Amino acid sequence: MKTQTPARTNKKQQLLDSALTLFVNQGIDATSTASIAKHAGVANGTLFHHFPSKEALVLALYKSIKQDFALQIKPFQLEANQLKQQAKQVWDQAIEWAVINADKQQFCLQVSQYHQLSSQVKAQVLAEEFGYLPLLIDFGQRHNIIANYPLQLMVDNAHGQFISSSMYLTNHPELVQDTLHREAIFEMFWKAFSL
Amino acid sequence: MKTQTPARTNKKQQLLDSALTLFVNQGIDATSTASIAKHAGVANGTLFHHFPSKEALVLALYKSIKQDFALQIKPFQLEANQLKQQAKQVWDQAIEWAVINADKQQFCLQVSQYHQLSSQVKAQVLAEEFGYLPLLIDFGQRHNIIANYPLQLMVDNAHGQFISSSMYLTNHPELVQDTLHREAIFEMFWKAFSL
DNA sequence: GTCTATAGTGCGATAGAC
DNA sequence: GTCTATCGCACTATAGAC
Repeated sequence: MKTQTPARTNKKQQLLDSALTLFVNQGIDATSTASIAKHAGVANGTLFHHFPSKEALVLALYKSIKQDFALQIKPFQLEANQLKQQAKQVWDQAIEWAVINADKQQFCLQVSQYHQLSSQVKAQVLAEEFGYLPLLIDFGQRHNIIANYPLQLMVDNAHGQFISSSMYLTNHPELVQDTLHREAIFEMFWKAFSL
Repeated sequence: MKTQTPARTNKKQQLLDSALTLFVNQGIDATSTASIAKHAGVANGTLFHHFPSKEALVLALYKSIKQDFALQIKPFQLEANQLKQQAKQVWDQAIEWAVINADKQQFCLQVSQYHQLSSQVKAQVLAEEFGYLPLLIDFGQRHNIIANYPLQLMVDNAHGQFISSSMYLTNHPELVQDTLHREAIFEMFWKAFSL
């Protein structure tokens, strides 16, 4: 794997960083490619050298963020007698990432409602995100720890709770370190799923 | 309350209907005011007679939808010994509306990520939507039926589960009448909240 | 790879007749 | 209230020099 020269990577990364900032503050459609280039300190045409279109830029940013998130989640060797504790660690890692990277989390929500990207592409990227969760649910079901609801329904429910919980903490930064709130968040998730 | 002549109301309503259809299929930003007028069978300028701007049209549509939803939820005189059953009825009414009015529900999700409308305005409209839920939670907490988590956290969590559940059913229409799925959806919600 | 300059397009909103 | 016609602007993407 040949590493690109820093100079090359640099402007491309600056464009991605600026795009994220502006997208989150103004919305994707309301952010012009020209303003992204200006914010990144590069020329207008340079953006289209690195990304063939605005849509491609959005997709590249989306993929890089989902990859960043996936790296944050460190899977365990699942054990039945401490599954709840393991679930809490995974859950907390996910929440932690979303709160620290509130802008990235916000952008992902925007992308989910961005019609210029096909649902197919978005679903594909999203499926890779929570690949670990179905394993955990299936394991818990086989050991009679987790309720036998339909798998996809549970995955979607978990995703919904993840979004609402991380947004809640993002909107109330003073509560991020509050154990009462952090435990309440996980308890709701876990109780919904456990037998 | 003086009723407007049908003719007057008609074109305005046609514009709102066409806007909803096009917004959901193409996204709000990607839908031009001209295409809305054309789809509604009225002239371009007529749209700006009824709505001073595109933004005002979006807001009017949003408000009318939230009002429509609120009318669907019929509150109960809460009783401690049948609170779960009452919660299920309210929950099912909400899910029912969202599935039947999938386009309206979808549009509301788009609005939540629509930066042209101020967060303040959106929050105000949203607060009126689920006004009944805090009452139910508070009642359940005082009768030791519902867990003592922070109120706003529970409201947000319920909203998140409502969105993910209704989307799940919308994406799997054949399951809408399936009692197994319908009960699993409510059980996850209720278990998350109950003591 | 990066720049400047601009082509080409489509949009929101207005003006004014009926 | 509804129409036609159009203005002015901002945007994506390209062309071509360096």
